[in-house]
Amino acid sequence: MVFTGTVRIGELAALVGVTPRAVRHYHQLGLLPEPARRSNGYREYALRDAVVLARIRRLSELGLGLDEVRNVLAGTEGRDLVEVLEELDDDLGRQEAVLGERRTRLAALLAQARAGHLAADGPLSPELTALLADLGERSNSPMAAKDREHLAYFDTVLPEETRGDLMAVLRGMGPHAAQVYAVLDALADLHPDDPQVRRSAAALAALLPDTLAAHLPSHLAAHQAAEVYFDDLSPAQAAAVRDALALLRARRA
Amino acid sequence: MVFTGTVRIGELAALVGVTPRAVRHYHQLGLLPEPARRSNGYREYALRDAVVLARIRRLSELGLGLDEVRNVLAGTEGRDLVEVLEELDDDLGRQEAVLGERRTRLAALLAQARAGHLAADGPLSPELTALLADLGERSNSPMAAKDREHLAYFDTVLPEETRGDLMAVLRGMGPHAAQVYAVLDALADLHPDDPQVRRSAAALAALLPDTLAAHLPSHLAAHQAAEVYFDDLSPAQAAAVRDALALLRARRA
DNA sequence: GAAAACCCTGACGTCGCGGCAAGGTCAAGC
DNA sequence: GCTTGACCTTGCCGCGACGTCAGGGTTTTC
Repeated sequence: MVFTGTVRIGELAALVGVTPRAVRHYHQLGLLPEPARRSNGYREYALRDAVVLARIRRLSELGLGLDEVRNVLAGTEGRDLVEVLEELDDDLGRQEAVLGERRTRLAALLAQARAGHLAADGPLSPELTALLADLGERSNSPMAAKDREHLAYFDTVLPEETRGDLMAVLRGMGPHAAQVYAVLDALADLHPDDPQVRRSAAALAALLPDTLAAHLPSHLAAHQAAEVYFDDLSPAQAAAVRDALALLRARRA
Repeated sequence: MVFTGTVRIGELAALVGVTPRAVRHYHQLGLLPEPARRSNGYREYALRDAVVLARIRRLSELGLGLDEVRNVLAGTEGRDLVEVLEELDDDLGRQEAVLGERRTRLAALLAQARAGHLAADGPLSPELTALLADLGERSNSPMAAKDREHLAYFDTVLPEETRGDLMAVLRGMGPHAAQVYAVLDALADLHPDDPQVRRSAAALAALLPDTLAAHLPSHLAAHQAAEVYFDDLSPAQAAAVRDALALLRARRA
């Protein structure tokens, strides 16, 4: 019944539920002292080494870096440990917040995707997601598809308060979205000097809410978002939208 | 008012809120096509590239790996994307659970540490933490200190149901903990054949709950936890504890 | 006596970039 | 014209905690 108490690295590792590679790694970093060797070079552990190894694991699973673990084991502890732990707790709190937000976005995306839309634009803010569901989401207009990407772009680069204005404008456009996109689709391949451009601009100005010409453009300009938008349109489309905005401005004055 | 729409890498990156280094990285991985170059070798972007870059960011911030992002962008999408997202959601759920548990442990550790105890043993399960607070935590017996490490070890390697038994036994020992540790401390430097060992074993058997000899040892044996424990005691201590267990077994029969 | 299962050291791979070296380019101010 | 400073280029090392070979030797088991 006399238990010898000497094991090789694999068994020690198994006792604590880690890999032999990890144990050797801890040796390299000086976390765990190198044990005696057998004549064949094998490391020979006592069972009590498992207690130390388990301590290392507990600390590292907390999220401590291995060098911090070493410091704690070496005795640079006391107040020091408390500080480290508090810092760590803050860190974990931030990570948790990030994770939560990701999951929120993912849930919205999944709901959208499972409803049948492709929605490969990536995660959007909840408001925008809801709005898109109402808007031209179900249409298969090329321009509507592009605009979804534009909205996704705005959603990622604009600050929150500006997004609020954007949402308001989009809601104003809501009822006429199908017509707006029909007009824009028709312009896709036209030359910007085509007389149709002017007529389309007038049509757009009639369909779009005049809030579009109010605060929003200055907000977008601050982030060059409007330029990005126009750059992604065909020349005729860009010209028509520009002209429509000019008409809206005139209407407000 | 004709906007040229060509920017260099720094401005493009700033439009989306990433670093130029990241943009070059996306080029290397084929996420973002290499744009035309100017005569001096500078990359020359159109503003619409910002839309694509923003898509990359949105997807990667979701937690997709960059090669998965590439697949999504390349069109291996549709059902594929939904699958990837579902998998990702599971993954995030697991990560969140892990984080939550870490924070729980951290909170317990911090409470313990701020209360003045060193508690550098690492995170323990909430039950055990509470138990230790009652037990010999505040004593400065060397053996009690060792036993705290042993308990921490058991806490990390034993499955949950076995831990329940362990807790029950410890609660049984609770009122006599100080005496138990006094007896064991006295044995630390004795030879295992010292006659005091037998007397100490009898004393321990009187102090310890006989549930200690019931199911627990078989559970511990399954994980070699008992061997690890005895290996970490001095020979005389180990002998006394073994003898005490034998006495308890006899008492139950 | 041969296969399976273990051990050793050493070195490279992972992931998403950050940071540096060692240059070339360009606009502005002296 | 010359410098300064802010850009840009390619290329390569570094991080953190190991995983995963490669290329050996050893021990256990059938």
